[in-house]
Amino acid sequence: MDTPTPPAAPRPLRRDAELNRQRVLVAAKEVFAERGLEATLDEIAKHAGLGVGTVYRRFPNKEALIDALFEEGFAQILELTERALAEADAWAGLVFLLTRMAEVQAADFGLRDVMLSETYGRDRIAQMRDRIKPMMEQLVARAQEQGLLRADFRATDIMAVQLMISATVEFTHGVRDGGWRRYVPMLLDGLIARRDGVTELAEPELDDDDLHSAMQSWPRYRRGSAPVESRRQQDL
Amino acid sequence: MDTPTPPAAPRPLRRDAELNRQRVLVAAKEVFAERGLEATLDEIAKHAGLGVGTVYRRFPNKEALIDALFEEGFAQILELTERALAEADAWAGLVFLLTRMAEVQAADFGLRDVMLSETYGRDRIAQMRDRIKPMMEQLVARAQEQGLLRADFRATDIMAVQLMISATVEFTHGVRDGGWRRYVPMLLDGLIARRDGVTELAEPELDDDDLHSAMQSWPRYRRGSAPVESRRQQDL
DNA sequence: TAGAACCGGAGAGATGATCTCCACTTGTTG
DNA sequence: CAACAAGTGGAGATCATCTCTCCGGTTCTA
Repeated sequence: MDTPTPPAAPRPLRRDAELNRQRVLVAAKEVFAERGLEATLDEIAKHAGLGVGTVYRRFPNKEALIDALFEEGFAQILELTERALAEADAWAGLVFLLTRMAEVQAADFGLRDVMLSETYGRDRIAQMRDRIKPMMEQLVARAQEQGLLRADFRATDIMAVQLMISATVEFTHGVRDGGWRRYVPMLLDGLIARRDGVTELAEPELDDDDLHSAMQSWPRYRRGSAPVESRRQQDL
Repeated sequence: MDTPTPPAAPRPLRRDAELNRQRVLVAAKEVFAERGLEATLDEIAKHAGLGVGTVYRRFPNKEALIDALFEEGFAQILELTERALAEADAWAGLVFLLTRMAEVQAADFGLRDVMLSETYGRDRIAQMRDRIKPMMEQLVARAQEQGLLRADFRATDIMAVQLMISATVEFTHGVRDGGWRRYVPMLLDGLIARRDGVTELAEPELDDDDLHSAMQSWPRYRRGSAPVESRRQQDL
């Protein structure tokens, strides 16, 4: 409106400022990775050894930070999909893809949230999703032609499968990392067209203690345990 | 401490009060069922056509209300488990149990939360859990002896399977109710020891629009869309 | 019809998140 | 080596939600 910005010269940041911007990005990546997108910008700032103000000076809001951060992650997923598609055996490609995706989910809860949510990234990330979709469809189609993937499977089911995987990742998280490796093969054994035996499970079972801890930390409904607990002794 | 309550005569409620107590219970059941335990007592009160105060006069806090409510639900699950165990074909029993449990989850998000969380009900509900566990173990053992359940499956895996089911229930909820019916058979096809073909899926696939809505409403990370957006015009 | 029991719902108080503001510090540049 | 623009920290303004309390007013019941 007033100062007509010269198209491509937004003035570079001061050296320390640029350094801090990087620090924020790194910290954000780490914190989001282990806590998911629900992580606070305060947490990220603290982790970066900076004040929140600094974060907000570089990124107008949380969403912008997320956008800046996960373009790369999505590119990684795109590449995974391409590799899966390049496989001659499409079923092997699918197994590869779902396993690697599970690894991604387990390693980066932030990326998982971005991937599974669609509430994010109206922009570039949405485009990524659109590019990945037809590749998935092709992968499914080829795996079925080759007779290994069950014929009634559809590309849209992949999302549900990912969600199931996500559930096992979250369930075993912090209790037995990599515990999900027990469940991905089980799931895949349900997707194959036919089989004589069973795929060996890459991970031993959870024992009762594991199960107990896992259920304790299962997210749904926390809070409300003993919230107020004050002001009583006044009735008589 | 002061008035030593006579063991079994807590004085009956006034007629209208008792009626309202029932109303609360009914409303709570309905609201929790469709929104899960994260539902607010204000919501419940409103749904019951009462004030929050009334709810709190009958139930000291949210947890007490939940406790009062879900004993029955758990009894229902116990009964389901017994029926599954009574089945001669243990695999059929397991299929029955997991399917019915999925139905329960879909029909009552509150019960699902109580079931899957262990953060709840130090008391009676915990006991229920303890009674159900050995029955599950027995069911698994018998299904394996009969050769239909994969040999490397363990009773502790049931929780993970439930969680996967839960993920599909939530995913399809409000988009295509009963959509989970497509995924439970897939999962079970992964648990069976061997199979020649594939179990027919009870539910058609999600189309692209369904998928879109489902992803939109996928819970993880909501908020933060456009939170403040006020106070600006003051710089010049 | 007295008065105990009950009711509604505003609001106290806790929590927890996003984002702003400004006194102060630091880097850069002539 | 100033001078000053750029950058910084972090307390706190705001907002959004919950849970649970309080009390003036209403309703049952005996």
